Amino acid sequence: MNERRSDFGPSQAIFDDFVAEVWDHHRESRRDLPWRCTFDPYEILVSEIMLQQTQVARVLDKYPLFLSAFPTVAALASADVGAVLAVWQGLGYNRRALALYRAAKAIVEEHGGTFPDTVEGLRKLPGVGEATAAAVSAFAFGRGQPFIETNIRAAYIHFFFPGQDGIPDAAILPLVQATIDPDDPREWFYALMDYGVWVKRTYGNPSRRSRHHTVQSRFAGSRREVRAGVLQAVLAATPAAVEVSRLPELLDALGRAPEELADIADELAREGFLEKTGTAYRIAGSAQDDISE
DNA sequence: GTCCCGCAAC
DNA sequence: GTTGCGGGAC
Repeated sequence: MNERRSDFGPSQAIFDDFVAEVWDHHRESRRDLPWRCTFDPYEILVSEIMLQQTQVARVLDKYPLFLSAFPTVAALASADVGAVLAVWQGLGYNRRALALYRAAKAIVEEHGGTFPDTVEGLRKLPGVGEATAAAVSAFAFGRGQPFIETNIRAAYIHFFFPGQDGIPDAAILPLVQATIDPDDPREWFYALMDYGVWVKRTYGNPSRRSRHHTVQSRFAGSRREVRAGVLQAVLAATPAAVEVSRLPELLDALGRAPEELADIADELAREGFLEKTGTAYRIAGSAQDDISE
C-alpha cells in the first residue's frame, strides 16, 4: 500500500476509498479509445489537442483521418497549413490546428524531430498548456505530474466536496497529487477520467460547483461563427485568393455587414490563418494564384 | 439550453 | 482574473 497521506486534508482511509472506487469502476467500464492504444507522443499530442473543449465522440471521427493525412510529426510540419485546416474543419476552434501545426514545425526545426519528453519541454510548444503538457507526459512517457481537466475535476469534486460550491482547482490539485499511482500514472489518469464521465452521467456535472465553471455563449449569431465562415470561404477558394469585396456574397447567409467581414478577415490574417495581398486574402503559405472569380 | 480530456492574450 | 475561440450531439 502506498502512503499518500499529507499533513492535512482527507485521511489516508478516505484516499484509499477513492482510489479503490476509481479502479473498481475502471475495471468494469474502461473506455478503449484509439489514443489509449499508442505511446507515440505525436499521436498522443494530436489526440490531446483535439480533445481540448471537444467531446470524445467527435474526435473519434476525425482522429484517424488526421493521422492518415499527417502520419508523423515530420509529415505535419512539412504540410501546407491549408491542408491541415481543411482536415480540421468540423472539429472547431481552428486556432488549435494552427497551434498544432506550429508545434510540429518547432519539434522538427528546434528539436531535430525529437519530441520533448518533459513537462517543461512540452509546455513550451504552441497550444500546449499545463494540462496538455502533463497529460502528454503521462500518456506518452509514463510520468506522474498531476493535472486537472474537466473529467478529473468532476471526479474529485464529486467524491471530496459533496454539497460544496465555489471549489477552486487549487483545492483539487493536492488531492490529485496525493492519489496518483506511482506505478502506472498513465492508466490511473485514464481511470480517473472514465470515473469522471460516469459521475457526470450518473449524478449530473459536479463541475458546475467549481469556482472556474463558466457557460459558453451561444454560437449562432456569434463572432466565432463569422470567423469560421470566413475561414471556410477562403479554404474553399484555395489556392485562389478571395477579394474582400466578395466576402458578403460568399457569407450571405450570416447577414453581416461588409465592414465586419473585412475586420474579421484582417484579424484572421493577424493571427496567421490568412495572408493579405492588397485587398485579397488567401490561406497562409498557399501558392500565389489568380483571384477567385 | 448544456456539454465538451484548455490555451493564450489581455 | 477575464475573455474569445467552433461545432455538433443531446
